[in-house]
Amino acid sequence: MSPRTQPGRTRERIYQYVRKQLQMGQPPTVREVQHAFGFRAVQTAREHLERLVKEGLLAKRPGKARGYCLPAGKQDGPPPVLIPLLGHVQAGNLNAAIEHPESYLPANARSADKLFALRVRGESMLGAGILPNDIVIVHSQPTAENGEIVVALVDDEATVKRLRLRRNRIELHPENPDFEPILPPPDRCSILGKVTEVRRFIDSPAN
Amino acid sequence: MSPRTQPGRTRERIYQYVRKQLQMGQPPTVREVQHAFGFRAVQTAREHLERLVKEGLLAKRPGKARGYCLPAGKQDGPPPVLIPLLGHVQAGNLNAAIEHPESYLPANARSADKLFALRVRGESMLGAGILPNDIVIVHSQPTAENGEIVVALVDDEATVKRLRLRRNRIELHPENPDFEPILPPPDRCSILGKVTEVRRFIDSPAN
DNA sequence: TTATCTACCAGACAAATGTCTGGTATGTAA
DNA sequence: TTACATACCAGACATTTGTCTGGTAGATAA
Repeated sequence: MSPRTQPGRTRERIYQYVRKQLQMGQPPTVREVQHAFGFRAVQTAREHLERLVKEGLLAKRPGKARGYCLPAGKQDGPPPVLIPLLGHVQAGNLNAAIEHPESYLPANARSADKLFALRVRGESMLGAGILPNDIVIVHSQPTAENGEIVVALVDDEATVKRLRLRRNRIELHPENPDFEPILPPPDRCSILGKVTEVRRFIDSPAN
Repeated sequence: MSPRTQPGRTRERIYQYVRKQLQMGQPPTVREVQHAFGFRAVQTAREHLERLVKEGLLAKRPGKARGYCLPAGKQDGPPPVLIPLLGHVQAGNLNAAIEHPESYLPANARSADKLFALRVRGESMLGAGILPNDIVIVHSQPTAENGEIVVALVDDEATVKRLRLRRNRIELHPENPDFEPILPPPDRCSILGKVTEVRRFIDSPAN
């Protein structure tokens, strides 16, 4: 007989394991739970799972392979999607850049279809807490609300700015007093999308 | 014999169906695909799935129930890991907080074992571009280098600050002139880890 | 002491599931 | 015409997977 843990301890860890697997889109079999926790009997794993169902933490489709799931309404959301981090964006080659990204960023989102990521260059958005080399995740859309931070294409150059909607044109405002707003003619500017997330990887310190 | 569709048409719809099921954490069996598309033979569904695998749009674990899945991220790296976002951290309950996370954040990392995430409260790190409600991803370690941004536990309270190492003590410096450095006695302060990433979710604009 | 509960093991069996083999039917190219 | 490719059907079989039955062992309460 294997060593035992205190009541409920292993079951809690099994709950987290199942939850994590479910979020990755890979619901486990009872035997996979068995092996993940080193039990020698399938029934051990099953009993923990059944207790979790009884406690309302898990639900299940009886008799179905990989049938344990989260109760309806307790979804952590869909598994991560991979958002393409684009190297360089110019007018006309957004789709090509999406298909040849520099790398991918995982994110919790329903779909990556309308999402892409860019590196921020320059310090025009310092006041909004967006630093050079930060990565912005962008939801592709041709318009945005007044005040939203957008990625716009101006004269072939992508830029991150705060959108200001005026009566007959748009303005792209920096968040840094050292920079001037951009007031592009409409035929020379298009909105690529709205910034929905900012990410920064922190390396070694400057001291 | 049932009516036929033009080549590739049904397969495209099957691809979208499988993808959607996978994103919901419910990978389908071959027979579920069969029934979803009204085929009378399992093999019809299977052949479409196998063609999708051959085209690289799907991957699969052979012989496993519900084994069709999306290809591993179209990149060479490992699949994303899920980093626990902790709700509240106090001395002594870090492990408990990790086991009851508020949610998970996907990230490209070898392992999530030594990673956790916290929400930033307050404005003491504004100057470093870290705003209130930002999320910091932390690599668990008891020490860090001079100048690194760390999460430390001071008198039961977790705080994000820049570490300054002095001869016989550590200092926790804000990046905002409105705040004073923290000079804790060593027995009342411990380093939980080093900040490796900052994330910010941007909601509706303030106008 | 017995009774009960929890955490584990072992084995067997039924059903779900993946897989294979053999086939029809249609369209296109040689 | 034949050959080939694609989209479908039908049936059988092997394996995976869920489930059940019977058990040990430890802790606690009556």
